[in-house]
Amino acid sequence: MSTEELSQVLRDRREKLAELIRKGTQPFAYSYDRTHDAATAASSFAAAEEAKSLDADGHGPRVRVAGRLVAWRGHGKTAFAHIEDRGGRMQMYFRQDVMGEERFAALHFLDLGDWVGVEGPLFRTRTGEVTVRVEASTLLSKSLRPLPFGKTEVDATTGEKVHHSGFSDTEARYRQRYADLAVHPEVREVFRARAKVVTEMRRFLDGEGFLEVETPALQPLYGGAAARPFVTHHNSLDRRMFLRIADELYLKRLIVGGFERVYEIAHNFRNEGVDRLHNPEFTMLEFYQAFADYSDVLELTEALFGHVAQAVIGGTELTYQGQKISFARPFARIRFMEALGEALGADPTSLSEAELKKRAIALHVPDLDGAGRGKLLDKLFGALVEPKLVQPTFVMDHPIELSPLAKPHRTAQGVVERFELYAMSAELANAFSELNDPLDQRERFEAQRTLGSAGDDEAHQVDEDYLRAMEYGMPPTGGVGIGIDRVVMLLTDQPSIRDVILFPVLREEE
RNA sequence: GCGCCGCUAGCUCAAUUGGCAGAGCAACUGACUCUUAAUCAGUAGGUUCUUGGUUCGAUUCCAAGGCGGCGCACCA
Repeated sequence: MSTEELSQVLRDRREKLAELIRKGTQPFAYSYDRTHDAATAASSFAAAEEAKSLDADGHGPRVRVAGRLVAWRGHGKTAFAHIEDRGGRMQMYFRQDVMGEERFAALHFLDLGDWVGVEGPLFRTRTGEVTVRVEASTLLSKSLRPLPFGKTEVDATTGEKVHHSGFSDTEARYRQRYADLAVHPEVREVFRARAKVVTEMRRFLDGEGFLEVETPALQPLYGGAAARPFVTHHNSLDRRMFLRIADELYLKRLIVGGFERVYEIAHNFRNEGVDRLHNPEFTMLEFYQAFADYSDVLELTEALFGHVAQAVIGGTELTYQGQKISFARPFARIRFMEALGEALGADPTSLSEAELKKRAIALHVPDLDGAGRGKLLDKLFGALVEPKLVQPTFVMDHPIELSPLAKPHRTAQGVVERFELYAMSAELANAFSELNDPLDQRERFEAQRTLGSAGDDEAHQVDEDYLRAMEYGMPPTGGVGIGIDRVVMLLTDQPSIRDVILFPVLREEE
C-alpha cells in the first residue's frame, strides 16, 4: 500500500518512523536488558521504603523496565506516561532537566503503542504512585498503527473503574485478538486463568497416577461421539481421513494395552454450528481409569472440579452471568428417567414411541422426523429438564439407545451406567462405565449402522480395529470427558465460548 | 438454515420528515516542570459495509448481498 492511500493517522506514524531513521535511531531494537517488571519494581521500592534506604531525594533502587506505552500526559518540560508489561502498569516521569534537552526532545517521536525501555531511579510521586524518574529511554519497537486504547477513570465516590471509549466492537476484538489483548488486561487475565485451569487439571490427574498421552487427531475413522466430522485427504496415501471428533476410542485402546490410567487434553473438531456454547474446534479433557466404574469416576470428577476451582478462583462459589453457582461437594444427582418422568408426569418407560412423539410435538420440539425412541427421550429431556440445571448436577443413567459406548446398567433395564455433569444449563462432562464386552459393542455398532443408513448422519461408525482391541480383553474402566472451554467460561464468567478461545472460528473477512 | 438487531473518522458514538455528515477520545500545531479521562487554544481527519433502485437530492427509503451479535434450529 502506498503512503498516499493510508489514512492520516497511519501516515503520521510512518513519517515519524522515517524521521527517526534519518536521525540514525534504530526504531526496531534487537533486545533490552531489563532488571524489573512493573510488579517487581513496585515491590522492590516498597521494600526500600520499609528498610528506610531511600536517598535524600526520596529515590529508591534504580531500574530498567520495558513495556508498551499505554498512556501519555505531556506538561511542557515534563511528561508522565505509563507503560504496561507482564507485571502490570508502571508510571514514568520524564523531566527535561533530568534527561537533557536532546533526549527530552526525542520523546516527541513516541506514540501510544510503542514498546519502550526506560532507566532511572524509582520514587513516589506526590499522589503516592511509584514511578520511574527516567534518565534514559530507548525505543524498542515503533507502533505504526494506533491501538484502540480507551481510558479508564476511577470514580471518586464509588471507587469503581469507569471506561471511556475503548475497543468494544466484538467482531474486531475476535478478529484482531492481538489488539483486544493489547488494550484489555482483563482479557489477558481470562487466558491466564484458562492456562491455569489446564495446568491444574494436569496436576490433579498426574497426582492420581494418570499418564498423559497423545493420540491421533488425524484419523482413518472417526468415533467416540455423535457428530459430523471434518473430512480431509492424505495425498501420498491417497486416503480419506477425518479430524477427530473425540479421542475416546484411542484412549480405551491404551487401557487395553495396559496403561491403567490415561488422559489427554485434546482438540476435537466437529462440523457443526457455531453459537455461544459451540466452536467447531474445542478442547476436551478425557481420562480413563481401569478397574473403576462410573461411580468411581464421578467422585474423581467432583474432586477435580473442586481442585481446579480452588486453584483458579480460590473457592467453590462463583457468580456466572449474575447467577450464583456452587461447586461445593457433593453436586446434585438426578436420574435421567426419573427427572424426565417427573417433568412429563408419567413414567417414560411406560410410554410408547408414538406417545413420546405426541408429547414432543405438544412441546413444539422441532425436527422430529425419523427420531427414534432414544432421540425422542433426549429431545424431551433437553426441552423439559436441561434448562433447570443451573447448579452443578449429575444426570445419571441415560437410555441405552443414546449411549453406544457405555455399559448396560447393572440393575436397571433400558439404561446404561452413565452420567453427564450440567451447570448453567450446559453440559460440562460426560462419563460412563465403559462398555468392555466386545460382542455387545459389536451389536451396538450395528444398531448405529442401522440408524446411519436410516439417515442419521451423526450415527457412530463401526470401528473394527476398536472391536479387535476389545476382543484382546479390556478391563472394567470408568471414563470421563470434560469440555475445558465451558469450564473456563464458568470460572471466568464469560458469556460466550469465543471469549475463552483466543482465535475463535469466524467467517472470512470482507 | 430461520428471525431480530447492528455496520458512519484510528476508537466510542450522534445526525430531525429524505436536505452542506458531527462530537468525545486518539492524531497534528502551540502553551504548560508532580500528572493520572491532565488542562487550555487551534488544525486536520469520511468509499456512512457493498451493489443496485426510488428521488432534484439517500447515512436515512426499497431490493439483493457481505460481516457480526443475540435468539431459534443443529450440537446424543
